[in-house]
Amino acid sequence: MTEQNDMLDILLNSEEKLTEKQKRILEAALEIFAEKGFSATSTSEIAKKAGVAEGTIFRHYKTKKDLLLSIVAPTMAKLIAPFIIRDINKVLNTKYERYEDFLKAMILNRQAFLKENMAAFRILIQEIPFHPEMKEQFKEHVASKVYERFTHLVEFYKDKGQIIDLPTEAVIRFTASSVFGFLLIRHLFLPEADWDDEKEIEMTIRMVMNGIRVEE
Amino acid sequence: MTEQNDMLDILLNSEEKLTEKQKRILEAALEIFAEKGFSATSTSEIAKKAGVAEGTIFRHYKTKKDLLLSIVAPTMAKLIAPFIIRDINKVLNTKYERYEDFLKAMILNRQAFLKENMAAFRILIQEIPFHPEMKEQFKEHVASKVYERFTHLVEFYKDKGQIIDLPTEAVIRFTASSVFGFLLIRHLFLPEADWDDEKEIEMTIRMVMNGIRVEE
Amino acid sequence: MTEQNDMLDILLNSEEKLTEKQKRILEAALEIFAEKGFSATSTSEIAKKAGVAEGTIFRHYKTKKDLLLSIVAPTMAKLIAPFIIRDINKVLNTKYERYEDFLKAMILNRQAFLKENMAAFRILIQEIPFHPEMKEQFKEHVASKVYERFTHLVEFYKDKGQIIDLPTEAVIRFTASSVFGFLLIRHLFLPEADWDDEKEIEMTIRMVMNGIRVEE
Amino acid sequence: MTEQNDMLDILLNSEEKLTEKQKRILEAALEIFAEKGFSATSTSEIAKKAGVAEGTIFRHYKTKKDLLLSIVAPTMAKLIAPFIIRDINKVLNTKYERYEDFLKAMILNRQAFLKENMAAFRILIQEIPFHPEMKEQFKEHVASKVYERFTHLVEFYKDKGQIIDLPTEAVIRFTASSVFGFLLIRHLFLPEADWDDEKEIEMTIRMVMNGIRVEE
DNA sequence: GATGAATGAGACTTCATTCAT
DNA sequence: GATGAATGAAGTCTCATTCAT
Repeated sequence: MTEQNDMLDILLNSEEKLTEKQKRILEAALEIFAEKGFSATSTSEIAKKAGVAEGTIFRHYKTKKDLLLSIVAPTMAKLIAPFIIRDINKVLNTKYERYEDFLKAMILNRQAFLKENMAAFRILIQEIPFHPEMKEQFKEHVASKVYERFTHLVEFYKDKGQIIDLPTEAVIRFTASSVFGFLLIRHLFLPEADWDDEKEIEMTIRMVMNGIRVEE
Repeated sequence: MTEQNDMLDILLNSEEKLTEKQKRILEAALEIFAEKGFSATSTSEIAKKAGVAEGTIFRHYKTKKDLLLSIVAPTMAKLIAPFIIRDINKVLNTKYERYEDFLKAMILNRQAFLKENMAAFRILIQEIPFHPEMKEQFKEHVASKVYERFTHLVEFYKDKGQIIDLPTEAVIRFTASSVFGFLLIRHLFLPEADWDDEKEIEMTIRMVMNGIRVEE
Repeated sequence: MTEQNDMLDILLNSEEKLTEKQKRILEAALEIFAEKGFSATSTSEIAKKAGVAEGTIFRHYKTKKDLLLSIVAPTMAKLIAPFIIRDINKVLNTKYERYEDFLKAMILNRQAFLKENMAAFRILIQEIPFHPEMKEQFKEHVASKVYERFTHLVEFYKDKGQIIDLPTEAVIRFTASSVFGFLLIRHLFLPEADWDDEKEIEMTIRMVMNGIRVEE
Repeated sequence: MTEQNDMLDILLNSEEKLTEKQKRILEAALEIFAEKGFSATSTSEIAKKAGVAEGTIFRHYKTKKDLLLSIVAPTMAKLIAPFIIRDINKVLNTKYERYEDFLKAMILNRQAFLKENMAAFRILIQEIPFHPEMKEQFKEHVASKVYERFTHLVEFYKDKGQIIDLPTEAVIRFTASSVFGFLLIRHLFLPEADWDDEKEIEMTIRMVMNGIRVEE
């Protein structure tokens, strides 16, 4: 519960009580980090884009890395927010009659998130490999949490006879790959293509469900 | 054909005529780039790890970026090598009776590649977003080439009545997501877990095939 | 007389009319300057230790150097206070029958001073070499004043036949070295050793007097 | 013996194998540190005075503090060199018939040293209070070594009936204060005065010896 | 071919000081 | 009177690259 509160704290406290200049710094950093990467971005560049003195950055963020974390931590928190929050009233765990209904709801929800937070999300996945503490935090607070939740879900639908009797991990991996594959191609690699989201999502879900439906 | 020859040139010429020191430099760079990222790596660090003088690096590679490219370009080439080479004798296009046989062969082949070239592959996907020419090259020489090939393949098996009648792109995306999803989780995210590759690959293919088999 | 009044002014006005915060700032500065040196101390550090805002320091002291002077100037004044004050009623010049009685009184008096003002004294001697105006002030108001007084004294006791007929400067230097030598070792270098002040002072005076007593 | 070798190593290795530029850097640093103090000196100032690029300083000295140490450590070593070296052939411990002969030899020797190394010596005593490791090294390698040697000497001359029966520490302190007092005033505080060294030293020794000669 | 000293631009960060609140 | 956000100059240090040896 404490860990979840950590994340919730971050969620609720971020983006509040921020000076005007602080917001401008965050925004500028977000944009340039996403474009050039953390290491290749200089604080003077950020300052210029934010329209503040370079010293101002360091009044609010002790180090450049601090600035990175203040972008990445809330993003991690938001990334798993729906999973945590729903945990609170466990009933909703199984709100959906069918696995595919759950899938669709989740895709739509996370797609909305990605649309709004693409830059921060890119920074997150770009930088995680190079910062062991971030990696650790991600594993501990994000991945494991989401994985655990999916395990419950998949087993719930297995019991209902909706899902094939393959190892839960394999089912999750398969589902997640298909969903993330779609989302990343859609929003990260080819965002400017002309997408019919409704249809694409439907097809994706259909193939996934075919893939894991109980075979006769 | 010229482009393919470009790639083939790279393939055949790389790792030849390299002095002992040059090899040590490449190896050191490969390791540190993968660990810390290109921008966060200093040439002096590379020199130290390679056991050469700082100046020696610049005798062989005009700039630090050049060094990166001399790692990344051959990796791109090798990445698509099987697709290019097989193009040469077009007959083999359809060497495999069933789509799943093709899938299995491809997974095994690319898995072998990844095992041997993990570090270079990581560098490639980490740095592509930050270097427009690399991105361009990747799209032009790698992605489009592979995509084109897959298009032929999927349509070939569609004609044989093995694959569902959904848009080819969707089928490719779905297949690729599932395959890459497995490979990345297996080799990038959880390489030290205890994997039964044989079984995992079989399950992955089974779900993919279920997902796209012609429904009755 | 004016110069002396300057010093007296400083003496009497210091530590008065100081707000609570001002006192805390002085105290904090005193402590950190003594520990790390003037240049290596930052105003923000002082502010933090004093528990005031950074700006508050500059409300009371125009510059950081001003803050230093407001510590050092009173210390200089107190350092020579006994010499100046006694000047006022010249009779006391020769209050003591014997040179050694004078020496003993002086040692005890200045030792008491040092005990109470060690930090400020350290700052004074550490910073004097780097601030020409301070050096000037010290020479003019402190050193020359004390030297002049000692000259009178030594010559007085010479006339009484108590002191050897060597150049007065040499006698003063010798006396002062022995006395300061003791005081500095006692309070600056080895303050935590277990000292029998009574006995040490007696021995010091005995050796000094042997050194300069009229030889038979 | 090891510690002495440490110091000897420093002695013998310093000032050798130094680049032309490195020498200029050391010289410039020496001068400015002595004039303004370590903390108040900027590396850019040193670079300018030395006529090198600022980066060049950091090729030879990892940090600014390193540069300080490379000045201070050899100075400490040279400061006690005569005491260490003489230790090697212990016979010479008592080369001099009378304590005053020893004193005179020592004063002349150390005066020559001070004349040549005034700047470095000033830096040493100015910075020691602010750098715990330097303080530690000074206590361990310099002070204790010299003190130990003086103890032997004073007791040797006590046994010969030349020195008064007061605690050895007090005798040493008294002697050292008088000698250092003279040397510091002569070379540090009033170097430009017109000194008759021969005579001043003679007087100093005379007073010291009077002070500690066996009383009849 | 190899070295490593030298460079100077620029990186991150600190700092004394100002000023609107 | 007090605050602390803001500043920009300056500080220390790193870096890719060059070049004489």
